[in-house]
Amino acid sequence: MIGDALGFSKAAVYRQFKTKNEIVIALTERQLARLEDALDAAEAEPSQPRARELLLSRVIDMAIADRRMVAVLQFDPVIVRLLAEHEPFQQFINRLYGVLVGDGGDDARMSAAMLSGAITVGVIHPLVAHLDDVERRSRLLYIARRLIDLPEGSN
Amino acid sequence: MIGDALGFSKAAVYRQFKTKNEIVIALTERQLARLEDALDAAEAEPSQPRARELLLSRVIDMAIADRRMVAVLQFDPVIVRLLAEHEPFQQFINRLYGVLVGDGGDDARMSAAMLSGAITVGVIHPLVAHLDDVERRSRLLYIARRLIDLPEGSN
Amino acid sequence: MIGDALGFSKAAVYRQFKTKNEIVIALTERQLARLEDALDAAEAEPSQPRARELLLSRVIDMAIADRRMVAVLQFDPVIVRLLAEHEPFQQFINRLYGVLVGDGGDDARMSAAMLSGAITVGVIHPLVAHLDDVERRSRLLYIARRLIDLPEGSN
Amino acid sequence: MIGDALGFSKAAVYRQFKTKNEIVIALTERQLARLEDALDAAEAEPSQPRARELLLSRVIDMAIADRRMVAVLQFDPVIVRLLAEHEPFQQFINRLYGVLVGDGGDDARMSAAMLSGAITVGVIHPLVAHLDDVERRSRLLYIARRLIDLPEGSN
DNA sequence: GATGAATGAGTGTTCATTCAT
DNA sequence: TATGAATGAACACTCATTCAT
Repeated sequence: MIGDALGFSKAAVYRQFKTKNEIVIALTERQLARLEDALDAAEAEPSQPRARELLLSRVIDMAIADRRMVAVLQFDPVIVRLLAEHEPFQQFINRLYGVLVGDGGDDARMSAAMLSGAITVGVIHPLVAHLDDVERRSRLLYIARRLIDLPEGSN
Repeated sequence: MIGDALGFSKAAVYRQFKTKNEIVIALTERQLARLEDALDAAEAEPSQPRARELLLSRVIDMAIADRRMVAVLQFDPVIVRLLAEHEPFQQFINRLYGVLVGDGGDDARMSAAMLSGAITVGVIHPLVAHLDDVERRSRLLYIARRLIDLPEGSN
Repeated sequence: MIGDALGFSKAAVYRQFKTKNEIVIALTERQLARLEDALDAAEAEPSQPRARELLLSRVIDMAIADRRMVAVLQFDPVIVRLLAEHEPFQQFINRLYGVLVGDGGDDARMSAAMLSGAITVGVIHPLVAHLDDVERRSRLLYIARRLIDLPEGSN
Repeated sequence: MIGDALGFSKAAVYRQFKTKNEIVIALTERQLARLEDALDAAEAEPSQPRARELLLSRVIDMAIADRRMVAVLQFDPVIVRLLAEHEPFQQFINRLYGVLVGDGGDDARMSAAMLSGAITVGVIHPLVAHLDDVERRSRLLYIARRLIDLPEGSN
């Protein structure tokens, strides 16, 4: 399918990647690399709220731009398991969540989990399929803030 | 898998249902039927906040009890498309979200979409895999309320 | 290929065997089972030369009857490795060689190895392709005896 | 693999040879060429036993030195068929066997076939994997002589 | 009504070969 | 001449579905 979609033959894809797993990891890295700048900037930003605002905004932009891919990478159970075993990917995710929800223990972890599900589904759900991307973005952002404004120390 | 789980052979299942699609629809209906009582009660309840509290609690209980099934039904792209085309299912979902987030237009719809993603992921995400179900439930509920407490009037 | 050869579809073969490895092992066991009677009889026979004569004769009959299969099972490097890891198969082979060449150390082992190669190749080699099976059998037997008559203690 | 081993790319090999078959034939010719001196010398040697001894020794040395390649060339069914159809190769093989087992008809031919199988398998068989090459050589030689010492006159 | 056996069409992967540069 | 990229056809295996009994 990937080959067909890109206009290459199956075997051509397998010249670049030894394994389907490698393909998945490469696609994920490519995707995450698009957040790298924003994450660096956010970690350098002294004001935590502004750091979050900045990063959240970029995460949502990416989810909107690449909705299908983000959804598959986040929800396909086989892929999820694969990525969970891929060290560098996990580290990046941890940095990401560190900025977005802080290190505040189980409540923060739960917020992070729910935030990730909320954003991805908020982009692909049939209920919001009629929105254009500008509307989608502003509403997503508005609601996502409610999930992360006060996670740590709140329990 | 379905056949094995029920103690029937694959072929026996295919006598009852013509198609895998029909099986998925039947399973989904079965799942939603478990919320029917709670939804009826919530719609009869005059106090909106109590109606929401009641229904949200039941939705979360179901997500925790049947996490695998709920996740598959909500995230598998083939199934999602299939269910989106199935009228009676859509009607039920609309009633459900009507109670949970109100009919307040696109913001409400976005809240509903994000809530559904947040709950499902809040149950299966590796980040919260270490929690027991009681903790999981209380944290999920706590954060989910932030998503639905004030959606109406905001648009 | 196996499916086509038997007139079944690929998937039909995979209903009976989980893996290509299982197919190979099943075929090998089937083949070796055809020697079981002769091996039992040979081990019960008090006269060693007659035991050998009996067993050698049966081994050669099998090699002639199923030449293609025997050659593949003995020479395909992937299959050879697989079978070498399959305990029950190794035990049977050891019993077989025990009767045919005795337990006389490295010379016996070398005789066994060379005997197995000599018989299989003696059945499939282009040089002897023109012989009918009766001739092939008598000549094979005649020469094979030279390889096993006096292996132990000979070095 | 062949390309890598020689330090060329696959495509470079395919400029020299039109086909994998051509590559196989070239490799085989190269291998056989290494026996040419010994074969010439053996054919010039007046004493038949000394001629055989000399040639057998060289054949065994080659089998030990290039065991993997010799085994593949001799046992891969596709290659075997290919080489059997290649005239010049057959002629060389006939000269070789002429010295080793004589021209004594079908018995000699069978001896030749079995000898070739016995030597090749005697070099690669797991049963003798623990021997070092010196031991392997002496035992192989010892047993191989039994196969060719008295083939002529026996038919 | 239930089951084991069968299958076409897919997916993941390799192999022998070709082609553009 | 040499190479990286490409490919059709095969192999190993799975999935959704059908059929004979």
